[in-house]
Amino acid sequence: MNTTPDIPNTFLSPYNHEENEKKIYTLWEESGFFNPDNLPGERKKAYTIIMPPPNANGSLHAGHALFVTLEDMMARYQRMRGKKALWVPGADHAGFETQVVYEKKLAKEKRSRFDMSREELYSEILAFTKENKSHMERQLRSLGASCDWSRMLFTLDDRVKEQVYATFAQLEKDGLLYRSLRSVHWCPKHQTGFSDLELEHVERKDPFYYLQYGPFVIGTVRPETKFSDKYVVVHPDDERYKAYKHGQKISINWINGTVEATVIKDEAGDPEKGTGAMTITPWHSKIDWEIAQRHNLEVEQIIDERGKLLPIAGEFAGMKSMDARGKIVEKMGKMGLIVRIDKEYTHAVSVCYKCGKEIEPQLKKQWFIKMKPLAEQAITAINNKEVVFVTERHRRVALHWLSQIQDWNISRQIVWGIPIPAKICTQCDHGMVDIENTITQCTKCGGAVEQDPDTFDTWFSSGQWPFITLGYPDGKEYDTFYPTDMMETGNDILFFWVVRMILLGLYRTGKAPFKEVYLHGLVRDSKGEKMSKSKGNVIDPTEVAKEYGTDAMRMAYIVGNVPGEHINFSLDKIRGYKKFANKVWNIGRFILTETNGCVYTNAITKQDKEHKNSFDTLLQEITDDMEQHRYHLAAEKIYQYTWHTFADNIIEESKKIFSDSSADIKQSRQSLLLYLYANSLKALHPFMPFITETIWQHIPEGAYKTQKLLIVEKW
RNA sequence: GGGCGAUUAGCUCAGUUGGCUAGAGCGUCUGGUUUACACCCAGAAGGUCGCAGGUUCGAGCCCUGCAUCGCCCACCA
Repeated sequence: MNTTPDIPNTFLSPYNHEENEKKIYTLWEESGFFNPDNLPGERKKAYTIIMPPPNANGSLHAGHALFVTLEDMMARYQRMRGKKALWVPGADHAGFETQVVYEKKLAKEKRSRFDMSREELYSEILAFTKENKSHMERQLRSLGASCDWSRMLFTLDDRVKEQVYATFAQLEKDGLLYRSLRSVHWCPKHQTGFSDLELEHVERKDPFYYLQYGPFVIGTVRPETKFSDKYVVVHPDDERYKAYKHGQKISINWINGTVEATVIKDEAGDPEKGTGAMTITPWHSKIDWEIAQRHNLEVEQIIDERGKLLPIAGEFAGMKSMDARGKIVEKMGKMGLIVRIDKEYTHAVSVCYKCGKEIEPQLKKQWFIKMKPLAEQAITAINNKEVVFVTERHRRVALHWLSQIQDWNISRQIVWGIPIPAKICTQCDHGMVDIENTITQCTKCGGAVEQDPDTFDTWFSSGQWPFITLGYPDGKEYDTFYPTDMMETGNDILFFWVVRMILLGLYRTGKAPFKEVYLHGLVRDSKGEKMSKSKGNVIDPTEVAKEYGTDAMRMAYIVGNVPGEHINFSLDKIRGYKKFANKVWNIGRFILTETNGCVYTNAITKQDKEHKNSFDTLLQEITDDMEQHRYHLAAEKIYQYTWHTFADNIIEESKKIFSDSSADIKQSRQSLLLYLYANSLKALHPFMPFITETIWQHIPEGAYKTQKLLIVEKW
């Protein structure tokens, strides 16, 4: 082989990704180019992506690697296009999520959060989170993330809290915040309330009981909640119950003795369902609570926060509601209160999205945000294309959700999070927003106050992430980079996060926080199945990258990844792109050998001109694909070209030329090869940054190389 | 109860505004150590593009209906 001083011994086949990736990342980091302030040349337009801050409670998984790949690709492309490209990294304390992870850890150590003080628990989780955070940052680096570490932000940093508190205060000022007794979704295992989104609905078959309630027959799946039912609701127009007047009282023989029942006529009574009559349990049902409020009815708690029956249940007190059901039914049967039982009644049950246990609605005083006015702004912004969804269907889904939005419960009964800056009266339970921590007595009754023990729903703070990371309300930073250009994240958090950012961003800054939304799907295993620990099909991206190279893994994430659709994580696919990486490498070995010391020329042969033209046409097509977010096509095209046109045809053809042809034809071909190779490397760079940059370091500066680092070459 | 997505080679998936002789990776078969690369090269087999209608000069792509799988939303009488 015709080795030259330009091709050191390290430039040997096969390509060694492990050796080069670390070196190259250090090179980039030291260049300072991840920070847009340091980028060379005149750059007028900014291009900003805010990274969805990964939860600092474990290792990065395949889904993280996917978003890192996509966002890094976007940032690199725009950087090469001459933009002031900024990609802001972050880490999320991930309130409830992290606390659950930590509780599992505690359980393994045979400890429980309920045996610890709040302070103890908080500081232990903080230490745990910090450790994970730095691990996570190392992982991001190994994936090639060209994010600006100097702007790294953690969701519990002071700057974040400050703005979250400001939003909270503003909401109160604008009359969009209230604290009141409302039905909340309560998880008896995790001991906290949830918003509507943290529920899952599962279909279940349960017996459906028809119970004799005085002269009425009522239907229920949950007889164990019925102890204190003393209101029977029918529709005002229901002919069957014409004889009964609204407010009429009837004495009824019930589970634990006689109760005085009151007839309530309300539109909520559905004549079509069951017998058209129902009793209500407002403390444990949202719809019942709404009825109770309309008629100002008394309410009573039957089941406690742990899911156990209270003393009102008499002999059943202290039993778990589900355990008690059978026994209660038995007793009612003996009392002749059971009319009939339908064995197989299919209905939807709300369960905790984390543990799958049944949600027990409870009446609680919590902080709620009035969402309607915020939603209207968001709907307008989306309709005006102030925010554009790359995947049209997600726009429709988001609009639909916004159009029927419910008030948002932002209180969580957990320790790990941003404390709600409010005082609660120990006398009258009145809640007061207190950002400055100055309130010492109740503004309503003058009673003593204490700190609200709750923390914010983590999505309340992360919903404000884009403007907080960019330093709102003041500064050049905010003016330059906000609104951001692209929000790239998983389609599973469309409502949780994306829509909330639009809502809160508009509310605080008057501007939608991003111009475009690109949602990726779930990463599945090679057979298209969801990854889960229990199935044992979880793949660790860090290990994969170590074995096959980060570049190969990134290609596998991009090619065939249609926006919004799920993607399969298949080792076969990654293996294929590892081969490709090696191909790119060997093309470099050939070309650099054959062109060593050559003189660049513009006087190229007709044949070479044709090669150049068709490549330029392809490059334009690829650029269009990039602009239109068809990254999967762009990557595949440059892959196909590089291997099957450039390597298989043009290089093979060149071998003949180099052995048979005259000097000027050779020279023309040498120039062509360098041109095609340099530009292919550029086009490949956003997808395969490490290997392209490694090779770039071997390419002599000249006609087609203007920058030392490929990362800042012009696309 | 409402909405959405998927259905294309043995497997996993691409296919942009309708122009296709329907592609990729892996797998299978045949031949080949040729100036980078065996992590390679040359070639081959393999498809009624879920089903049934329709629009069109032309449909994998548009329209209607159906089927199967999956997802999301919805106040559990």
